[in-house]
Amino acid sequence: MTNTGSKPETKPETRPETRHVLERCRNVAPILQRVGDKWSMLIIIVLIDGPCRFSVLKRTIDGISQQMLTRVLKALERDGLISRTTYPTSPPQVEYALTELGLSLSEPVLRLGDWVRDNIGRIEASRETYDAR
Amino acid sequence: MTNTGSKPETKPETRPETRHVLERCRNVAPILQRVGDKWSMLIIIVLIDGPCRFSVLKRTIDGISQQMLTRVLKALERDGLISRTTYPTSPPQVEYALTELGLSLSEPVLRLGDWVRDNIGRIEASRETYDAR
DNA sequence: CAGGATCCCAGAAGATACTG
DNA sequence: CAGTATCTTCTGGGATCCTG
Repeated sequence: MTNTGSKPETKPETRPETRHVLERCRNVAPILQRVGDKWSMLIIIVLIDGPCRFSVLKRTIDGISQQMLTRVLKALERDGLISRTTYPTSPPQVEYALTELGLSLSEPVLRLGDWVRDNIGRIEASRETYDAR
Repeated sequence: MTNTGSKPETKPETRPETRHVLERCRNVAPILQRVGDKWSMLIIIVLIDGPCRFSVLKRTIDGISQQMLTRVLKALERDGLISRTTYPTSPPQVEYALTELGLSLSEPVLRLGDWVRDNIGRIEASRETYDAR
C-alpha cells in the first residue's frame, strides 16, 4: 500500500553496519537461486521419501521434461545434494537419493515451505488489492 | 559421486503418496522463485535493520541498477512484503520498510541463510571434486 | 531524488528427435 | 531406460536516456 506520510525519519547514511550483514548474505543469494529454480525443490521433496529412479521422478513431478530433469539432477549432484547410483542391468537403472547434505538442506527449506503455506493467502490478497488500482 | 551399485531396491511405482506432498509444494515453488531471484533477499535483509530510502538502498546493495531496484521493490510491495511511503518534500523522498508479513518471512529465510553459511564449504568442495573428472 | 520508458542480451527453460 | 544433441522460445538482468 503506497501511503503518504509527512516526516521522514530515516537517516540517509549508507549504513556501513548493514554492509557486513550483506557481505555474509552475498553467498546466500546464489544458493537461493540454485534452490529457487522451478524444479530443484520439488525433486528434493520427492527424494525425502526415499531413493527414486529417473523414470519415477519424471512421472511423479508432473510437467517436467526429461531434459530439465537431467539438467537439474546433474546440478544437484554436482553440489553434493543428491547421489547417483547406476545399476548395470538391462535396461539400465539409475537411482537418485538425497545425501546427508541434501537432507539437512531440506529442513530449512521445508520451513520456508510451511511459511508459504501459511501466508500465501495474504500474499495473494495483497496482489489483488495492488492490482485493483 | 556417481557410484555403481549392484541391486536396485526402489519400488518402481509412481508414488501416489508423494503426490500429495507435491501438490502442497506446487505453490511453494513460485514463491521460492520470487524470493530466490538475485536481489529480493538482499533488499529484505537490508530492511530488517529499519526503513530505508531508495538512494540508500541503491548505495547499500552494491551492483544493483536503479532499474532492477525499482522492479524488485515494486514486486515486493505488490506481494505485501514491504511498504512504500512517499514524503512530498522537495526533492521527493520515498521510504521503504518491511511489513509484518515481510518480517515474518525474513525468519525462515535467515535460517536458510544460516544453513548456507554453515554448508557452503561442503558444496564448493563437492563441486570441485565433481568438476575434477 | 526517485523513478519511467526503451532497447538489448545471455542464459534459462522447453519441445522434439535420436542413441547406448 | 536414461539419457544426449539440437533448436527455439522466453525472461531475468542490465545500460542508457528522460522526467516530475
